[in-house]
Amino acid sequence: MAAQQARYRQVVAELRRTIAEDGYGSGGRLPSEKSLAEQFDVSRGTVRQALAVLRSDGVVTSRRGTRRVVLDNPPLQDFAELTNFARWARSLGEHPGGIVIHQEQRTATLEEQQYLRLAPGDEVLWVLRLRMLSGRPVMMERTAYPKSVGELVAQMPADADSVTDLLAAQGLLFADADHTIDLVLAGTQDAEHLGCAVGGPLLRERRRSTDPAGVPVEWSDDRYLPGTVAFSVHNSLGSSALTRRRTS
Amino acid sequence: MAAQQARYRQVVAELRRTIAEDGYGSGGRLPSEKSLAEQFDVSRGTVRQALAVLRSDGVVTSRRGTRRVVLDNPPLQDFAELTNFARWARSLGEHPGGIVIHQEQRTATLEEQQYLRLAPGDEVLWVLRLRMLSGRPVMMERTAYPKSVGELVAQMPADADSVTDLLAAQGLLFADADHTIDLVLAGTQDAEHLGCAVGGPLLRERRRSTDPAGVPVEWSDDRYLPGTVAFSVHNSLGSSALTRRRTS
DNA sequence: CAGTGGTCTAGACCACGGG
DNA sequence: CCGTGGTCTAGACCACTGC
Repeated sequence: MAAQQARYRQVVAELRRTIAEDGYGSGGRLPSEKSLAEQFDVSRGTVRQALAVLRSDGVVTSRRGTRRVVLDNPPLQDFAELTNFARWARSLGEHPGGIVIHQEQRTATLEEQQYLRLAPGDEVLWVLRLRMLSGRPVMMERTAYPKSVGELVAQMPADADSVTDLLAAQGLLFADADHTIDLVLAGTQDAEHLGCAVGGPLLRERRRSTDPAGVPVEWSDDRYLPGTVAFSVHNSLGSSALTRRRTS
Repeated sequence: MAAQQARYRQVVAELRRTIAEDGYGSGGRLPSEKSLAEQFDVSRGTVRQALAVLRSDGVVTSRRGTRRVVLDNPPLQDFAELTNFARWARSLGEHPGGIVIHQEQRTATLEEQQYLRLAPGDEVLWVLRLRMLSGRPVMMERTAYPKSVGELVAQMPADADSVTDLLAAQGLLFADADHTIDLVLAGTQDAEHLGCAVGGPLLRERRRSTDPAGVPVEWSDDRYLPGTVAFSVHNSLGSSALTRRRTS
């Protein structure tokens, strides 16, 4: 079982379960915070902490004056499933695969310096990987790791299913990530390994991940074959995680 | 001035300002909650409420045992800027434009029934719009509104800059939205109006928006020309707004 | 007007990080 | 070990919704 001690997290889990079982009806209304507090035998503050989680996950609404309403809730993944290709693949019932095609240690480019918060002259480990779902190529991944992280990555087998898991085993956790999603055309390298035409469209996700202390640990450019993935986001008046940008 | 009464929101604003001015240094650490509470003359609870906002916006980290760290914070838009094409365009210094190409009231398709939570036989207003930035076509928008909303939309001029603003003026607010981002190939309709090749790649954002009560008010399929936009998301261990899905 | 969620307080104890 | 953020409580008042 996953670590789950905080009382409010238990409340989150119980509420999620009830909602999933349609306990309040689709588009139905939750009991008041007061009655939930009595039901779970916690204070209203704890109930509100739990409800804040459901709110930010887009499971329920919240408005002064009325009870909370259950939204048609999309199945949500946790953070690990997003940052971790292998775990995601398995959750789909597919077999994850990955091959390191090229790997080198070199001085960070300007872009890498910026995203990984490095000084000029600092080194990075740059890795080019092909990712597969049950043997089918789906994604080209170009990742730059700062030197300290790179030293761990470099020791991994070239066909490691999950770099993230191996890093976690070393105590290196991913806590935050910024993602930018856009469209690019396949270069010769992409085309060769993904088996698409040069100039063919790819869905790109660029990602900068940081550890719990806020130190950047990864800067990646992932390019997916069309028709293999889509990205979903929920946001609301209170918390807008999503942003539309002009392509730079 | 924007409405801003809640004390914790003022604290958010002040902290944001200080951070923006590099008051704590890049990658620097915030004062403790206790000292912030004294500084702002509020309780620790209020400070924590403010910090939670900055946390979920990806501005600062949070870990037990250490002070919060300032992340390299990407400039964030508010919710309105994402849901509102015209407002977004203006924030880029561009002139927003939109033309209704086709519009019809008809019975909802199965898909529309599902996303807008309608009953079989319910009607929707379906609108096909071309969106422009300073005269250049950038996006094809196909939106279905439930009948009640559609009646408001239908009264709007065909070249209205912002449907959202006009709806807001009628008291209809957008409070929550689910977005799915993927890649599609242009159909003949897309190609004709966007001026791209049939079969050319487009970045698609599908969106379902709901009002504060959780009632769906819009279901849209927006297709952007390559190179015009990118979407950015922040997420973290605690709140995962982003999801990677297999294309369905 | 009654009920609900939003805000705020003051205090308490715990778990973790780092010296 | 100390300082920090994480969790939880009990109570208060306010702003809004909807009857």
